Amino acid sequence: MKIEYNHKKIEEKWKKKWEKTGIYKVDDKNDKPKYYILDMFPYPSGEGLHVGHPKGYIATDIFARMKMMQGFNVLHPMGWDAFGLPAENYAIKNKVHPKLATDKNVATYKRQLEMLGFSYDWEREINTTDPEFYKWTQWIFLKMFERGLAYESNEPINWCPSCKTGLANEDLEDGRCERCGSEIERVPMRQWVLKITDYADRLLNDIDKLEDWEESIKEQQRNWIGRSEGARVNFQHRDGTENIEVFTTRPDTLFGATYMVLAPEHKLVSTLTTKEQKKTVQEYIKNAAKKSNLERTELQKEKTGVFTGAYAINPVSGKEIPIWIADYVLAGYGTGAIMSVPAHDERDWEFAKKYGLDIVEVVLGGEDVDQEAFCGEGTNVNSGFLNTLETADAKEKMFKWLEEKKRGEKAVNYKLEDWVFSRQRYWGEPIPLVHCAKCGVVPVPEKELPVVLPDVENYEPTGTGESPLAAIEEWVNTKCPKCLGEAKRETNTMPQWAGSSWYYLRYIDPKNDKELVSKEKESYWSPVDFYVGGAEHATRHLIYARFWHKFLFDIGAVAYDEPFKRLQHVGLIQGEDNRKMSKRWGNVINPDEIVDAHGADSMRVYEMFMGPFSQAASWSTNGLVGARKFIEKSISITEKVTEEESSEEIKNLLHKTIKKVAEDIEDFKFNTAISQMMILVNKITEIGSVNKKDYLLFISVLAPFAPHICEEIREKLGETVSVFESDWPKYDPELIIDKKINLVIQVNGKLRETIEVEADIQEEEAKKIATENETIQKWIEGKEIVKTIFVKGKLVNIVVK
RNA sequence: GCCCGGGUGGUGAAAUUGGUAUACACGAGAGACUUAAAAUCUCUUGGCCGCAAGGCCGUGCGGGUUCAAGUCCCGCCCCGGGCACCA
Repeated sequence: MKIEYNHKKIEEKWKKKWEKTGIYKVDDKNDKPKYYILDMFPYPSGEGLHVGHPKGYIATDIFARMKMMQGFNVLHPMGWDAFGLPAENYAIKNKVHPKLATDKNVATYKRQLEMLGFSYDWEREINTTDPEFYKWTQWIFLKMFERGLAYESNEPINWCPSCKTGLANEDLEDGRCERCGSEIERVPMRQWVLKITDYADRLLNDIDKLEDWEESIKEQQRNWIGRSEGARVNFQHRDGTENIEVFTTRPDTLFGATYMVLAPEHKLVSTLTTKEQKKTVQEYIKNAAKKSNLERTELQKEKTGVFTGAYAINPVSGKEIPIWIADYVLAGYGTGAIMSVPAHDERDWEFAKKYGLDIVEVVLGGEDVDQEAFCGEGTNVNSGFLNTLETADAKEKMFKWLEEKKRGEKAVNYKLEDWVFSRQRYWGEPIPLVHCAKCGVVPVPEKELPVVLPDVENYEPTGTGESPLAAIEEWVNTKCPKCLGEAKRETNTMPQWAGSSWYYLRYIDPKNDKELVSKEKESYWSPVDFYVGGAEHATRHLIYARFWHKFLFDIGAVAYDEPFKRLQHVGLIQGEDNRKMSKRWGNVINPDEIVDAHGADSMRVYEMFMGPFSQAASWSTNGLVGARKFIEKSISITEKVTEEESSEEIKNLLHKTIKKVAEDIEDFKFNTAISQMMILVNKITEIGSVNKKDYLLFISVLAPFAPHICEEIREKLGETVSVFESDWPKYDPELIIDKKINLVIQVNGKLRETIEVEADIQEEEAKKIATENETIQKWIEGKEIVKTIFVKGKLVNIVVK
């Protein structure tokens, strides 16, 4: 039997066949155990896919196919995260509806994914820009609004003067607009904000429940949430007019607080500033306001600040301390104000030195605090009732004092900030709220969802910062759902993160328009068993999705409080020049060309063979040739198939391969699974014949990697059932036992001889063989044997002196 | 600066978690087939010394633990990713 490997013909044939027989169609329930494996869905950009994009999808496809064969009811869906700025910019430039561009891009992506032979059930395809989908994104927002988790806030935001839109921190790159590169400004804007901080503790604590997540990603999330324990302390203005609240992790150093610093945005800045200082302070604030947080924090060399002219009273020492303003203090963290303890904090020390502020040592343990800050723990001095106490005890005593005197309390603080959830853009989900002069902010009634994004003439930003929606009067003007009076719609839209925060639930029940997801289907499919995607989403997307999921759990919409059971991140595929694949470097490899020239199966095998899955790897079309050769070699074995039994050697290797491939796929170690299959194929080629059934077992484990050709081989050999509807092979434990082993003999830890022996050789005999061996004799002759070590099934080490 | 990865042949990498370092693949070289080339097949391919048998060295660098270290410990250097004046 000879098979001519025309990959184009074969791959097309099997794609058609799979579609016709519908073998990837997913049942909502059957008697098999379920397995839900999910890819992070792509943003369909205008460029189409490059060869790096599908790496994760290939891996999940292999995994899904194995699970199918192992008897699981597998859900492995795909969809589109299609709202976002590129489509909007494209619309502005070309005066076409972003929907048209999006549809076109989706079509390209879909064609390219289908080309690679993935086992998606396209009947479950979703698109975040579909009103039937975003109806539920809006619904979730409404529920959050109802529960007080969404609030309006008029805060300074990042403003791109060129795109004329507001940008969240997530859309910035080095203080510049991620899209157009312009330097951003800080401009106040009315925003909708989600109170993710209400969930900070749960988001943090439940990380410990995520046993099957990579430790590095969990650590990144912990750092992102950034919980710290300390105290909130009230400082009073010396004339008793104002209270300034600070957060500190070192309440034990309170006696050493010799000045205070407010963020330039702090609400008390103008109240506190004295007449004399007004001008200098305003000047300073103006400059600070121009800078983004990133820029402010990047100027590491020197901190700048300005004195307000005001003084506060240190609550424990009673001393008057000056109040300063400095932009290294961030408005969004803690209370936006700090107490400065220059003797025991490096930044405060630097600042105090620069502006000639007092440095008072209150913790013993360092060198000279006039030369260097001491940030460690030690014994308190110059600290009144804390003197002689060690740091931990001093903290405790201070907590008690603060509470007794009502000057503060124990407090927990998070780095995590509330989520600015509105964008002044067109191409996003409208926020389903109405502004009524009489009733205030009123939610759109559930039965009126979705609030559909209207068509507009002009996608250009308004320039005022408002969304282009604000210009569509017939859409903006509406009736208040409460009093039926004149009202206006909210014109802000949601950020791109909205749809991706819950989309995995939609796949479970993609057509439901009565509820978010049916209880029955949700309890069957949830949670996602395995989630695979880019490491760049370790903190943002994955924290947002966990937040939304916990909220949905709280309102009874889902049955588990964590959405993703196992998480694996995929390493980038870089260009052949070791740089990120991008148009800019001209190093983009198009999968269309690769598949056309070498076939989808070769590309799949190659990408999995490149190296460890989570590690970055550089593309090499040369390397791809190896994958192609392996497939051709596997095919050519069809000419060596017989009815006779395979040799012992082949049987042993085959069953080892079956075992290893299953284990390696489970662990996402595809590269070593493929190596093992190559070893088997080389051996069969060398020996020159193999039993047909044995060969088919090999084809079954190869099939998830190279589905098209494996189907073809099976058909040519007379099999009538798709390999993906047949059983995953089981290895025979008897056959993988090695009867003979190479016993390694070392002298003083150095390899001197290997001898083939029975695998179950016992210590005494092994030692005897070793010492009597001729080569070994030469090494131990005339020397004293100190001891002999025997490792079962491995080696003998003779230690001589 | 902090946190998380990583450093192994000409190249991508493997190593059962302390037990034969370099599996598998690419590339390179030689040979077979061919009028020739391609394809395919076979062999060689870490370095040094040696005609050979064989020996010595060798997993970023320097120490250490151990019968035995790519793997563990201590101290450095470099590369990648993330966070960054976090009070």
